Amino acid sequence: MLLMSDFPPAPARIRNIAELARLAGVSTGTVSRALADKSLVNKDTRERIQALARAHGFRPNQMARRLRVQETRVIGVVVPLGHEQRQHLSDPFFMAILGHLADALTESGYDIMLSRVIPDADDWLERIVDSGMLDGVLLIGQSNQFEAIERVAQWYRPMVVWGSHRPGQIHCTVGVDNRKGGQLAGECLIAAGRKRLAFLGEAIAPELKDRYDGLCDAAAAAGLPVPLKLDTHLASDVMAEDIAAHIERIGAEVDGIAAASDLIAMHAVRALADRGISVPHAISVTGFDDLPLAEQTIPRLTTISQSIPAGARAMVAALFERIGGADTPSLEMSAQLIRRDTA
Amino acid sequence: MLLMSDFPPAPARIRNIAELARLAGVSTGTVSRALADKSLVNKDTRERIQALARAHGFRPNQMARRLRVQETRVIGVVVPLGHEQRQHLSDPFFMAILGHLADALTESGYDIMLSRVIPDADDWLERIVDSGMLDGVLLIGQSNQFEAIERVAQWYRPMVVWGSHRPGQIHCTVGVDNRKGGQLAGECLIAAGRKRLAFLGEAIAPELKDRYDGLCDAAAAAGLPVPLKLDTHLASDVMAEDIAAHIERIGAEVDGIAAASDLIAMHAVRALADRGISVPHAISVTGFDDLPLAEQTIPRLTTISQSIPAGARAMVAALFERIGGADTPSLEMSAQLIRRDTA
DNA sequence: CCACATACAACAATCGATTGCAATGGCATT
DNA sequence: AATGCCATTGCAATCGATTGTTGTATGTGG
Repeated sequence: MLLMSDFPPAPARIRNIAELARLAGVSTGTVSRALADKSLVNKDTRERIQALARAHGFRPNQMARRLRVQETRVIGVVVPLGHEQRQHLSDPFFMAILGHLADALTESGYDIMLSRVIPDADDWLERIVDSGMLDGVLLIGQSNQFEAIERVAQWYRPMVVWGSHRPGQIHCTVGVDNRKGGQLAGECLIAAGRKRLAFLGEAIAPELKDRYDGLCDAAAAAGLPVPLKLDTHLASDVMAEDIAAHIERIGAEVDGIAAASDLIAMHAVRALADRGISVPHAISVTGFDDLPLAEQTIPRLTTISQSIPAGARAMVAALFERIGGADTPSLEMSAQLIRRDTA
Repeated sequence: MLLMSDFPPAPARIRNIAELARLAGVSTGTVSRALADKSLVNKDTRERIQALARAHGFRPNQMARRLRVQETRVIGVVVPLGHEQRQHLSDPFFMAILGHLADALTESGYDIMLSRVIPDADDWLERIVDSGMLDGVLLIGQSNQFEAIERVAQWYRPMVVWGSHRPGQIHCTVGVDNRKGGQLAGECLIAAGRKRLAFLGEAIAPELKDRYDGLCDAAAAAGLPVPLKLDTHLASDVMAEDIAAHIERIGAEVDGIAAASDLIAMHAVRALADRGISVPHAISVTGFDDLPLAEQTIPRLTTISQSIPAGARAMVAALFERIGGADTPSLEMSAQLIRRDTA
């Protein structure tokens, strides 16, 4: 059995460069430069100090350093949950994009500060941006906070938002052409012979509203009536019930469902299966996002691809340019239909 | 169209309390106390200063405050990926637990610093813990870094790890009884009449090894041969291929698969379906984790519950006690079989 | 032997807050 | 009028680094 006493007693812990400086018989300035490996200090002294630091397991306090150099190398990744208090971070879309953001940011030597915000006070974004802790901010989704984001974007540059771009907006977004995506989903359903369409999701966030509008475009072009709009909560625990209730209620009224996300689509397929309704034979379903999971379900999900890895990379690239002072324009990626088994 | 010029010009931005102090005609100390709403300063002055701050959109620099008070209110959530360079954060299990951790920490007023670490240097954890930026650290998974974690735990208290507890270990873990979980999975497969078992996953991390050992326990108790061990990468993109290759190869050699995670199980079911092998008729499959998704797949996944929400809460609770100076013991939650459709 | 460049390290200001202690002024008490 | 108390506010040290400026040997060239 391994006991603490089996280890050599660690040398007295050193708390700051001043102590290390005393130990090394030099000034704090020299220590600071030595640890930063600056050629300004003599090679021998430098190595002596570095060895001393290593021996005592000393590492300079980042808080102090960052305060001094006015650069934190921390990026805030913020999820505004304005429209849905109970939704939380485990949403797979958010997680997927966060994963890729984390990869890109980590590679560039940045840390990530994660905030899940339920915008209660209206200055929630100002508080984050102004905290002095962040070099930049990535917002995942606009939620219903378009105004707040615009307000901050007027004076705060290093911010990039995942979401829709409205004409004339100030803040920089990266996202997919949601309207076109919705339209592709609609066209896919219509091509499968479906005539009574419905949109399953919540159309409060601008991204989701665009998807619904796109679906309406497709329906109109095919001379079909305006698709039904079925709202669901986005919190995963209530979502299942919401969807089940919708499915129960609509019965034969609907034969094609465009879901607002892959997650919703999966729930819908599940709820339909529970009632003995076969997808895609009786009803066609499309998702949105093209999560890795969409390919692994049974039946595999027909969906609209958001190209999450590319989107994440684009967000990070734009953010870095903005941190550098540039004024990057918004980027709208084209939506793509991924035809699989559910439609 | 909305233009920047449509907004009233913001009053000159105030960068620190000194400027605000000059504006208010008081000292910085008074401003600091006023903004902290301390009764020590006169109610009128206090409100005057607060109003002034609001008018100029001033918020004190958190970096400076935290340096001074030596408390950051930031918790590091760290995912060590020692055994699998290419795995990344989008793994649904990480994400699920991260979501719940985020909920719990946010509620307590803490921010989250997310680090995805590929332990290259052997002092990766010391660097994190010593950065001076964190009040505490939560590690998600032990990966193959048991030694490194033990080493740091000798002198660093506020750290809680999701994973297995080995007798005599110093660091505080929260996790399920992985061995018992593996055993439950095995028993479930055996009860379904399966005799040729296999473990699908990578048994390098201690958690996964325990699950395999548990499966072996069950097999031994039933007089069956030692289950096959099929390694897969844990990065989602290569995992699918790995699993498909395994399925292809084992053929009729195996009739019961205990997967190391729900994600792996889903891939396995998918790969079996692709080859016309029906689950659970021809082969039984069990998962591990009981992710929310496990209930939404078709067929629904039989799995071992990790109770992620409870685990996340327990980690946060233990961490807070440790920040307070206590020396919380490890917690091992009991595993539970969730019987659904795949076994 | 003096002037001067070079190399190195110390000094001290700075980042932007917080907070213990001292100082001020007004008011009541004796 | 002198004293003490209370409510405020100011002063200055502090958190732990970084970095421009200054100072001091040492070595080189004339």
